[in-house]
Amino acid sequence: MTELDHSGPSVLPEPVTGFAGSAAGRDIFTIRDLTKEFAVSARTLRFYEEKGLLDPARRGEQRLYSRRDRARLAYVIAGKTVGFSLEEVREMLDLYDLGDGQVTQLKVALTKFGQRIERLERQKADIDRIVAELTRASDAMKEKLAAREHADQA
Amino acid sequence: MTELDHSGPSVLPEPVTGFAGSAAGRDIFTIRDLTKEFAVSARTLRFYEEKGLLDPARRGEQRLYSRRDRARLAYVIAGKTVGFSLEEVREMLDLYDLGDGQVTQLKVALTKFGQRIERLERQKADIDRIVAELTRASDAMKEKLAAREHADQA
DNA sequence: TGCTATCTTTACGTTTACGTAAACTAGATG
DNA sequence: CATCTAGTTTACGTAAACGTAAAGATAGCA
Repeated sequence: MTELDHSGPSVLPEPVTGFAGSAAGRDIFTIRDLTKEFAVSARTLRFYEEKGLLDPARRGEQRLYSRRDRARLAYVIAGKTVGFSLEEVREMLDLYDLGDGQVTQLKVALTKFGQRIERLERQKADIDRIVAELTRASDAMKEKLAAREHADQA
Repeated sequence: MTELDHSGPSVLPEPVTGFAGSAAGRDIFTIRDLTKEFAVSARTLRFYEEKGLLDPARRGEQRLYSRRDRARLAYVIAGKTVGFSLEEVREMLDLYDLGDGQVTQLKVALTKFGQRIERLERQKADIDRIVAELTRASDAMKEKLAAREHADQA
Protein backbone atom coordinates (compact mmCIF):
# COMPACT_ATOMS: atom_id res chain seq x y z
CA MET A 1 0.00 0.00 0.00
CA THR A 2 2.21 2.78 -1.24
CA GLU A 3 -0.43 5.24 -2.32
CA LEU A 4 -2.57 7.13 0.15
CA ASP A 5 -6.20 6.26 0.39
CA HIS A 6 -8.15 9.52 0.17
CA SER A 7 -11.40 7.67 -0.38
CA GLY A 8 -12.67 8.42 3.11
CA PRO A 9 -15.28 11.04 3.82
CA SER A 10 -14.15 14.51 2.97
CA VAL A 11 -12.57 16.42 5.79
CA LEU A 12 -13.37 19.45 7.96
CA PRO A 13 -16.07 18.04 10.26
CA GLU A 14 -16.35 21.36 12.12
CA PRO A 15 -14.72 24.79 12.32
CA VAL A 16 -11.05 24.62 13.27
CA THR A 17 -11.62 26.79 16.28
CA GLY A 18 -13.18 23.74 17.88
CA PHE A 19 -15.38 26.01 19.95
CA ALA A 20 -18.65 24.64 18.58
CA GLY A 21 -18.17 21.61 20.78
CA SER A 22 -21.79 20.58 21.16
CA ALA A 23 -21.72 18.10 18.28
CA ALA A 24 -21.96 14.35 18.85
CA GLY A 25 -18.90 12.18 19.84
CA ARG A 26 -16.37 12.55 22.60
CA ASP A 27 -14.29 15.50 23.64
CA ILE A 28 -11.01 13.64 24.04
CA PHE A 29 -9.22 11.42 21.54
CA THR A 30 -6.22 9.11 21.80
CA ILE A 31 -3.59 8.95 19.15
CA ARG A 32 -5.10 5.70 17.89
CA ASP A 33 -8.52 7.27 17.56
CA LEU A 34 -7.15 9.88 15.23
CA THR A 35 -4.94 7.53 13.22
CA LYS A 36 -8.00 5.40 12.53
CA GLU A 37 -10.38 8.24 11.81
CA PHE A 38 -8.04 10.05 9.45
CA ALA A 39 -5.97 7.13 8.13
CA VAL A 40 -2.64 8.64 9.12
CA SER A 41 0.18 7.08 11.13
CA ALA A 42 1.00 7.89 14.73
CA ARG A 43 4.37 9.05 13.48
CA THR A 44 2.58 11.59 11.33
CA LEU A 45 0.65 12.98 14.30
CA ARG A 46 3.83 13.33 16.36
CA PHE A 47 5.53 14.92 13.41
CA TYR A 48 2.71 17.46 13.05
CA GLU A 49 3.04 18.24 16.72
CA GLU A 50 6.78 18.70 16.34
CA LYS A 51 6.05 21.18 13.59
CA GLY A 52 3.63 23.15 15.71
CA LEU A 53 0.46 22.07 13.92
CA LEU A 54 -0.99 20.23 16.88
CA ASP A 55 -0.51 20.65 20.61
CA PRO A 56 -2.22 17.82 22.47
CA ALA A 57 -2.39 17.67 26.25
CA ARG A 58 -0.62 14.96 28.20
CA ARG A 59 -1.72 12.41 30.75
CA GLY A 60 1.69 11.39 31.99
CA GLU A 61 3.42 10.53 28.76
CA GLN A 62 0.33 9.86 26.68
CA ARG A 63 -1.02 12.39 24.26
CA LEU A 64 -4.65 13.43 24.60
CA TYR A 65 -6.18 15.24 21.67
CA SER A 66 -9.02 17.72 22.08
CA ARG A 67 -11.79 18.51 19.59
CA ARG A 68 -9.73 21.50 18.63
CA ASP A 69 -6.73 19.29 17.87
CA ARG A 70 -8.96 17.02 15.85
CA ALA A 71 -10.40 19.93 13.91
CA ARG A 72 -6.94 21.29 13.24
CA LEU A 73 -5.78 17.88 12.04
CA ALA A 74 -8.70 17.76 9.64
CA TYR A 75 -7.70 21.18 8.39
CA VAL A 76 -4.10 20.08 7.90
CA ILE A 77 -5.18 17.10 5.83
CA ALA A 78 -7.56 19.15 3.77
CA GLY A 79 -4.87 21.74 3.18
CA LYS A 80 -2.42 19.09 2.13
CA THR A 81 -4.78 17.45 -0.32
CA VAL A 82 -5.27 20.75 -2.08
CA GLY A 83 -1.56 21.39 -2.39
CA PHE A 84 -0.47 23.45 0.62
CA SER A 85 2.76 22.59 2.41
CA LEU A 86 2.68 21.90 6.14
CA GLU A 87 4.42 25.21 6.71
CA GLU A 88 1.73 27.04 4.76
CA VAL A 89 -0.99 25.23 6.63
CA ARG A 90 0.64 26.22 9.90
CA GLU A 91 0.66 29.85 8.81
CA MET A 92 -3.02 29.65 8.05
CA LEU A 93 -3.81 27.98 11.36
CA ASP A 94 -1.76 30.58 13.18
CA LEU A 95 -4.01 33.24 11.73
CA TYR A 96 -6.89 31.72 13.65
CA ASP A 97 -5.02 32.04 16.92
CA LEU A 98 -4.55 35.70 16.29
CA GLY A 99 -8.14 36.66 17.00
CA ASP A 100 -7.31 39.09 19.77
CA GLY A 101 -4.12 40.57 18.34
CA GLN A 102 -3.28 44.11 17.37
CA VAL A 103 -5.20 45.93 14.69
CA THR A 104 -2.16 45.88 12.42
CA GLN A 105 -1.81 42.16 12.82
CA LEU A 106 -5.46 41.70 12.06
CA LYS A 107 -5.06 43.64 8.85
CA VAL A 108 -2.06 41.53 7.85
CA ALA A 109 -4.02 38.41 8.60
CA LEU A 110 -6.90 39.62 6.46
CA THR A 111 -4.59 40.23 3.54
CA LYS A 112 -3.12 36.76 3.84
CA PHE A 113 -6.53 35.20 4.03
CA GLY A 114 -7.49 37.01 0.88
CA GLN A 115 -4.40 35.75 -0.92
CA ARG A 116 -5.07 32.19 0.15
CA ILE A 117 -8.60 32.39 -1.09
CA GLU A 118 -7.49 33.76 -4.44
CA ARG A 119 -4.95 31.02 -4.81
CA LEU A 120 -7.55 28.40 -4.03
CA GLU A 121 -9.89 29.88 -6.60
CA ARG A 122 -7.13 29.64 -9.21
CA GLN A 123 -6.57 26.04 -8.25
CA LYS A 124 -10.23 25.32 -8.70
CA ALA A 125 -10.03 26.79 -12.18
CA ASP A 126 -7.03 24.58 -12.93
CA ILE A 127 -8.91 21.56 -11.71
CA ASP A 128 -11.85 22.43 -13.94
CA ARG A 129 -9.54 22.62 -16.93
CA ILE A 130 -7.90 19.31 -16.19
CA VAL A 131 -11.24 17.64 -15.62
CA ALA A 132 -12.46 19.01 -18.93
CA GLU A 133 -9.35 17.65 -20.64
CA LEU A 134 -9.69 14.25 -19.02
CA THR A 135 -13.36 14.13 -19.91
CA ARG A 136 -12.63 15.01 -23.52
CA ALA A 137 -9.94 12.35 -23.81
CA SER A 138 -12.17 9.90 -22.01
CA ASP A 139 -15.04 10.49 -24.41
CA ALA A 140 -12.72 10.08 -27.37
CA MET A 141 -11.60 6.73 -26.04
CA LYS A 142 -15.15 5.61 -25.50
CA GLU A 143 -15.92 6.37 -29.13
CA LYS A 144 -12.94 4.36 -30.26
CA LEU A 145 -14.06 1.50 -28.10
CA ALA A 146 -17.56 1.65 -29.49
CA ALA A 147 -16.21 1.71 -33.01
CA ARG A 148 -14.11 -1.36 -32.38
CA GLU A 149 -16.90 -3.33 -30.83
CA HIS A 150 -19.15 -2.38 -33.71
CA ALA A 151 -16.50 -3.60 -36.15
CA ASP A 152 -16.14 -6.84 -34.20
CA GLN A 153 -19.81 -7.53 -34.62
CA ALA A 154 -19.81 -6.92 -38.39
CA MET B 1 12.51 34.03 -3.25
CA THR B 2 11.75 30.75 -1.64
CA GLU B 3 8.11 30.44 -2.55
CA LEU B 4 6.87 29.76 -6.04
CA ASP B 5 5.05 32.48 -7.84
CA HIS B 6 1.77 30.98 -9.08
CA SER B 7 0.41 34.38 -9.95
CA GLY B 8 0.88 33.91 -13.69
CA PRO B 9 -1.96 33.16 -16.05
CA SER B 10 -3.56 29.81 -15.45
CA VAL B 11 -2.17 26.96 -17.47
CA LEU B 12 -3.32 24.61 -20.21
CA PRO B 13 -3.23 26.88 -23.28
CA GLU B 14 -4.37 24.04 -25.57
CA PRO B 15 -5.12 20.31 -25.51
CA VAL B 16 -2.10 18.24 -24.51
CA THR B 17 -2.19 16.31 -27.72
CA GLY B 18 -0.69 19.38 -29.32
CA PHE B 19 -2.41 18.47 -32.57
CA ALA B 20 -4.51 21.63 -32.72
CA GLY B 21 -1.44 23.48 -33.85
CA SER B 22 -3.15 26.28 -35.72
CA ALA B 23 -3.08 28.72 -32.82
CA ALA B 24 -0.83 31.79 -32.85
CA GLY B 25 2.92 31.65 -31.90
CA ARG B 26 5.74 29.47 -33.12
CA ASP B 27 5.97 25.74 -33.47
CA ILE B 28 9.40 25.34 -31.87
CA PHE B 29 10.60 26.56 -28.48
CA THR B 30 14.01 26.71 -26.83
CA ILE B 31 14.55 25.82 -23.23
CA ARG B 32 14.74 29.52 -22.39
CA ASP B 33 11.41 30.19 -24.05
CA LEU B 34 9.71 27.69 -21.81
CA THR B 35 11.50 28.70 -18.62
CA LYS B 36 10.29 32.25 -19.17
CA GLU B 37 6.77 31.38 -20.22
CA PHE B 38 6.15 28.99 -17.34
CA ALA B 39 8.51 30.42 -14.73
CA VAL B 40 10.39 27.18 -14.17
CA SER B 41 14.14 26.55 -14.22
CA ALA B 42 16.02 24.86 -17.04
CA ARG B 43 17.02 22.25 -14.50
CA THR B 44 13.35 21.51 -13.96
CA LEU B 45 12.75 20.97 -17.68
CA ARG B 46 15.70 18.59 -17.94
CA PHE B 47 14.48 16.83 -14.83
CA TYR B 48 11.03 16.37 -16.33
CA GLU B 49 12.63 14.97 -19.45
CA GLU B 50 14.68 12.57 -17.35
CA LYS B 51 11.44 11.39 -15.77
CA GLY B 52 9.78 10.79 -19.12
CA LEU B 53 7.37 13.71 -18.97
CA LEU B 54 8.89 15.56 -21.92
CA ASP B 55 10.81 14.35 -24.93
CA PRO B 56 12.17 17.32 -26.89
CA ALA B 57 14.02 16.90 -30.18
CA ARG B 58 17.68 17.79 -30.51
CA ARG B 59 19.63 20.06 -32.81
CA GLY B 60 23.08 18.79 -32.03
CA GLU B 61 23.10 19.04 -28.27
CA GLN B 62 20.40 21.68 -27.87
CA ARG B 63 16.90 20.77 -26.91
CA LEU B 64 14.06 21.88 -29.16
CA TYR B 65 10.57 21.74 -27.73
CA SER B 66 7.49 21.22 -29.89
CA ARG B 67 3.97 22.55 -29.27
CA ARG B 68 3.19 19.11 -27.93
CA ASP B 69 6.05 19.36 -25.43
CA ARG B 70 4.84 22.78 -24.44
CA ALA B 71 1.29 21.54 -23.96
CA ARG B 72 2.52 18.61 -21.91
CA LEU B 73 4.58 20.93 -19.75
CA ALA B 74 1.52 23.06 -19.11
CA TYR B 75 -0.32 19.92 -18.12
CA VAL B 76 2.46 18.89 -15.75
CA ILE B 77 2.38 22.25 -14.02
CA ALA B 78 -1.39 22.25 -13.76
CA GLY B 79 -1.30 18.73 -12.38
CA LYS B 80 1.28 19.70 -9.82
CA THR B 81 -0.59 22.75 -8.62
CA VAL B 82 -3.61 20.60 -7.88
CA GLY B 83 -1.61 18.08 -5.91
CA PHE B 84 -0.58 15.30 -8.29
CA SER B 85 2.94 13.90 -8.10
CA LEU B 86 5.09 13.89 -11.21
CA GLU B 87 4.70 10.14 -11.39
CA GLU B 88 0.93 10.47 -11.36
CA VAL B 89 1.04 13.17 -13.98
CA ARG B 90 3.20 10.92 -16.13
CA GLU B 91 0.65 8.14 -15.81
CA MET B 92 -2.07 10.49 -16.95
CA LEU B 93 -0.05 11.74 -19.88
CA ASP B 94 0.78 8.17 -20.87
CA LEU B 95 -2.91 7.51 -21.18
CA TYR B 96 -3.03 10.01 -24.02
CA ASP B 97 -0.33 8.19 -25.93
CA LEU B 98 -2.36 5.05 -25.76
CA GLY B 99 -4.91 6.10 -28.35
CA ASP B 100 -4.33 3.17 -30.66
CA GLY B 101 -3.72 0.50 -28.06
CA GLN B 102 -5.62 -2.70 -27.37
CA VAL B 103 -9.24 -2.65 -26.33
CA THR B 104 -8.30 -3.93 -22.88
CA GLN B 105 -5.79 -1.15 -22.43
CA LEU B 106 -8.36 1.39 -23.52
CA LYS B 107 -10.74 0.11 -20.88
CA VAL B 108 -8.06 0.31 -18.21
CA ALA B 109 -7.28 3.82 -19.30
CA LEU B 110 -10.94 4.78 -19.09
CA THR B 111 -11.16 3.47 -15.56
CA LYS B 112 -8.12 5.43 -14.52
CA PHE B 113 -9.45 8.57 -16.10
CA GLY B 114 -12.65 8.12 -14.17
CA GLN B 115 -10.76 7.75 -10.91
CA ARG B 116 -8.70 10.84 -11.58
CA ILE B 117 -11.82 12.85 -12.28
CA GLU B 118 -13.46 11.65 -9.10
CA ARG B 119 -10.43 12.55 -7.07
CA LEU B 120 -10.33 16.00 -8.59
CA GLU B 121 -14.00 16.51 -7.80
CA ARG B 122 -13.31 15.60 -4.18
CA GLN B 123 -10.46 18.06 -4.12
CA LYS B 124 -12.74 20.76 -5.42
CA ALA B 125 -15.13 20.02 -2.60
CA ASP B 126 -12.27 20.28 -0.11
CA ILE B 127 -11.24 23.59 -1.57
CA ASP B 128 -14.78 24.88 -1.29
CA ARG B 129 -14.84 23.92 2.38
CA ILE B 130 -11.53 25.59 3.11
CA VAL B 131 -12.53 28.72 1.26
CA ALA B 132 -15.75 28.82 3.25
CA GLU B 133 -13.75 28.49 6.46
CA LEU B 134 -11.28 31.17 5.47
CA THR B 135 -14.10 33.47 4.44
CA ARG B 136 -15.89 32.95 7.73
CA ALA B 137 -12.75 33.67 9.73
CA SER B 138 -12.01 36.62 7.50
CA ASP B 139 -15.44 38.12 8.04
CA ALA B 140 -15.12 37.65 11.77
CA MET B 141 -11.85 39.55 11.73
CA LYS B 142 -13.35 42.34 9.70
CA GLU B 143 -16.06 42.75 12.28
CA LYS B 144 -13.51 42.93 15.05
CA LEU B 145 -11.60 45.53 13.10
CA ALA B 146 -14.74 47.57 12.52
CA ALA B 147 -15.61 47.34 16.21
CA ARG B 148 -12.17 48.62 17.20
CA GLU B 149 -12.20 51.50 14.80
CA HIS B 150 -15.66 52.41 15.97
CA ALA B 151 -14.40 52.38 19.55
CA ASP B 152 -11.42 54.54 18.58
CA GLN B 153 -13.74 57.19 17.21
CA ALA B 154 -15.94 57.28 20.30
C1' DT C 1 41.38 34.33 -32.44
C1' DG C 2 39.79 35.17 -28.02
C1' DC C 3 35.79 36.29 -25.27
C1' DT C 4 31.16 35.75 -23.78
C1' DA C 5 26.72 33.71 -23.51
C1' DT C 6 24.12 29.70 -23.61
C1' DC C 7 23.76 25.21 -23.56
C1' DT C 8 25.15 20.53 -22.07
C1' DT C 9 26.17 16.31 -18.73
C1' DT C 10 27.48 14.63 -14.24
C1' DA C 11 27.00 14.54 -9.65
C1' DC C 12 26.46 15.80 -5.10
C1' DG C 13 23.40 18.72 -1.85
C1' DT C 14 18.85 20.13 0.16
C1' DT C 15 14.09 20.38 1.81
C1' DT C 16 9.74 18.24 2.90
C1' DA C 17 7.20 14.71 4.94
C1' DC C 18 7.26 11.27 6.78
C1' DG C 19 9.04 5.60 7.50
C1' DT C 20 11.35 2.55 10.37
C1' DA C 21 14.10 0.57 13.86
C1' DA C 22 15.87 0.61 18.69
C1' DA C 23 15.31 1.02 23.32
C1' DC C 24 12.42 2.52 27.13
C1' DT C 25 8.00 3.08 30.09
C1' DA C 26 3.35 2.33 31.91
C1' DG C 27 -0.84 -0.03 32.28
C1' DA C 28 -3.69 -4.23 31.53
C1' DT C 29 -4.17 -9.15 31.74
C1' DG C 30 -3.46 -14.15 32.14
C1' DC D 1 4.83 -11.97 38.32
C1' DA D 2 5.68 -12.20 33.52
C1' DT D 3 4.16 -10.80 29.40
C1' DC D 4 1.61 -8.27 26.15
C1' DT D 5 -0.06 -4.03 24.23
C1' DA D 6 0.18 0.95 23.43
C1' DG D 7 2.50 4.45 23.91
C1' DT D 8 6.98 7.24 24.12
C1' DT D 9 11.72 9.43 22.62
C1' DT D 10 15.76 9.38 19.72
C1' DA D 11 17.76 8.91 15.58
C1' DC D 12 18.92 7.43 11.20
C1' DG D 13 16.83 6.38 6.43
C1' DT D 14 14.24 7.61 2.23
C1' DA D 15 11.60 9.28 -1.92
C1' DA D 16 10.36 13.30 -4.49
C1' DA D 17 11.59 17.42 -6.71
C1' DC D 18 14.45 19.96 -7.68
C1' DG D 19 19.08 23.43 -6.53
C1' DT D 20 23.73 24.14 -7.33
C1' DA D 21 28.39 23.62 -8.58
C1' DA D 22 31.92 21.80 -11.82
C1' DA D 23 33.64 21.14 -16.27
C1' DG D 24 33.20 20.88 -21.02
C1' DA D 25 30.98 21.84 -25.93
C1' DT D 26 29.21 25.29 -29.29
C1' DA D 27 27.81 29.41 -31.48
C1' DG D 28 28.05 34.34 -32.24
C1' DC D 29 30.82 38.29 -32.56
C1' DA D 30 34.28 42.17 -32.09
